[in-house]
Amino acid sequence: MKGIKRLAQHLDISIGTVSRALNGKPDVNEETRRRVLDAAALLGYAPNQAGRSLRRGSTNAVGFMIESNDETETNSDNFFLGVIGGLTGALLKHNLDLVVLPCSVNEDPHDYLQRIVARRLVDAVIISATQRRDRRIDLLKAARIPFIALGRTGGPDEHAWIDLDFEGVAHKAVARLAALGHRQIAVAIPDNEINLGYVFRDAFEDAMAHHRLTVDPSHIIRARSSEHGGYTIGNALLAMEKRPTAIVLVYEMMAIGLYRRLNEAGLTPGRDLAVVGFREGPQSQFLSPALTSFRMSLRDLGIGLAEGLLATMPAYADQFPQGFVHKLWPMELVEGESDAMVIGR
Amino acid sequence: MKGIKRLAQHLDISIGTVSRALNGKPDVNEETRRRVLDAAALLGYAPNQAGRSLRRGSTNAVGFMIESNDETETNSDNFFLGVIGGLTGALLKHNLDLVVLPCSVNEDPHDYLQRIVARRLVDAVIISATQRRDRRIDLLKAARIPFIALGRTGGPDEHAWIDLDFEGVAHKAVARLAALGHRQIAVAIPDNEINLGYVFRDAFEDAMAHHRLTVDPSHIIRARSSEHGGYTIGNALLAMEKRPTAIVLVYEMMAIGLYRRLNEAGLTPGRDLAVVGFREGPQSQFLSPALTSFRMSLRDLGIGLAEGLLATMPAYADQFPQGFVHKLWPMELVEGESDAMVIGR
DNA sequence: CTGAAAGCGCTTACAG
DNA sequence: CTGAAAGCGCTTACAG
Repeated sequence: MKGIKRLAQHLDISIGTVSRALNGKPDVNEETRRRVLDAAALLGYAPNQAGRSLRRGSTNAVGFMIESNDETETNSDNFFLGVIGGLTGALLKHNLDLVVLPCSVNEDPHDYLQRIVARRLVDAVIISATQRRDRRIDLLKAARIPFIALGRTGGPDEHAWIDLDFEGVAHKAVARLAALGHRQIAVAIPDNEINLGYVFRDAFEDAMAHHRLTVDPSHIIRARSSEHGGYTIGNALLAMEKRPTAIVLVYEMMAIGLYRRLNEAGLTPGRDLAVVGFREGPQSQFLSPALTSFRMSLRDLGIGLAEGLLATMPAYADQFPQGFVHKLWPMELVEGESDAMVIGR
Repeated sequence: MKGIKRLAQHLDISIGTVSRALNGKPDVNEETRRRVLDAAALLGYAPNQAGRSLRRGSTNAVGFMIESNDETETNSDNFFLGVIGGLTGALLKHNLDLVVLPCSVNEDPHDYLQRIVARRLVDAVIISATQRRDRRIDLLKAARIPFIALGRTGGPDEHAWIDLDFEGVAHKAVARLAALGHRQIAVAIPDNEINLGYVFRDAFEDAMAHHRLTVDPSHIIRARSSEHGGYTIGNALLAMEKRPTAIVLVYEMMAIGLYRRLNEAGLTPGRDLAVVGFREGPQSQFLSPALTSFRMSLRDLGIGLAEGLLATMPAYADQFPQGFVHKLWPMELVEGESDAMVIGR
């Protein structure tokens, strides 16, 4: 004998009453409820999730799909853990569990998600690393699974998403550099199909145009989103006949490799080349020179995602009536020393 | 109509036969099996996990519990993602899913795990961030849930665990520094209750004794496991009247903050103070000077954990007959420039 | 306020 | 080789 039957037998009442007491139904004698709750705590009872899910038709769990490929494995910083912290906290308030679903590098992300969805492992999903054209969106829509995307796609916006404000970052970075006298500004973007590279490039070109600056095509540098990618960017810059005086990085860790390469060439970031990083990390201020970058709260982003997701779940939509969230997450410039140089006229 | 019933109706056979065909039971006509498999693929059918779990009494899922506290959120870098990559791959071969279970900072890890276990959310568990005395071990033993710990505890070893070879790291680091002439060597350990701090300190003292070097108590420096912690270590070192000539860090990211603090004081790592980091990360070789550190494969560690866990699961024990794994994961020294100095006699 | 019963979607011994 | 039926642990309308 186990589970709710054992608890009921122990208390000598029916399993129905135990269940109602545990689930806070109103039609239970308060004395009975107290006895049930006490016994449950004593015996460490928690309802079997499979039994409950099967009966209720929902799992009480939200899935956060992450892809662990070589690039994220070797290079990703603390981004996901921070977001997860915010997510768990916000979902816990609504008695929802977060389970992180890591898609193996050996499996196609679309197939993986399809399996998860068909098996009804979770009630709702957060996807990340959105591609420009992301078939997972169609899959989730067809299956009518509530979801939110961390990252835009190139397609229509008939779903909830939150993305970092690449436009704002590009504009603030270019405005700052332009004010310091820079006219030849380069940008580093990732060399993969993740949508953010396209978004950031467009935003950068738009910002440059706004300041009546022209973008030299060779100044748009594709590299891996990693420290090593930063080093190769350094190589590319050093090999240029017409070297830019500033560069905006799409990934802050690139700064480490770029600093190294510049140092090897006897050049100093912030004196010989202005460097603006992307997201402020725990390292930004401890690098030499400290990296100018953009601040945001990962925890708040997690909370935002949770709320945006809840808004798409029928059971919670009345508490979060915002509909499909389309949000650019603001990022605030933090001055460092890495672009502390003025270009003479 | 949905699920297996719909599939059976579509094929005009019984759900029992559909189930047997899908699950590879031998007593099914091959023609029938093919039809079932084709239809399942066509309709995107995958068995409802709650129904299956309830009937089978197992979930086919393994949980990896991680704690997302302020420290790990801001500082634990790519460690977990790398391990997760190895885990998913190794478990996928046995048709087991990995779900990552992040314990909210608002919840007690023991209570969280108890809930997960009582609800039978997963068949087996990997725990990390082991405390010196970790009640989760008792909980899992009492519930008879197969598990493996990533990290030792201070208690008896009647369970499977894998831990990094702190002893090996301490010995190799001290041996190398001693050979370069260092006699005053400091060590940085974390300022929390995670067991690894105790283990590393003991290993360091043992290594020092082995080389007949004495450890100045003030040279055992407790700090946060972060870049910022490295900076405070720099402060502590600079304030000492009898400054050590070398330091061994328990967390490689501390090097960033320490480098910064030394630079501010006009000192150069590798010339004025030898620095040995812990785990080689993607940044180690791109720092200036490159950080001497220890190499290991996160992916292989994940695979090792998966195999150690499978050995504790009755259904897989015959394939992995190693019993309770107790393993120190080897780490190989990678020479950098951060300790490239020789102390005169 | 409580109990008895149905049924969620599966798998599997059993009968044929 | 296939079908009918039981039952995994819950929740919830329904009857009393």
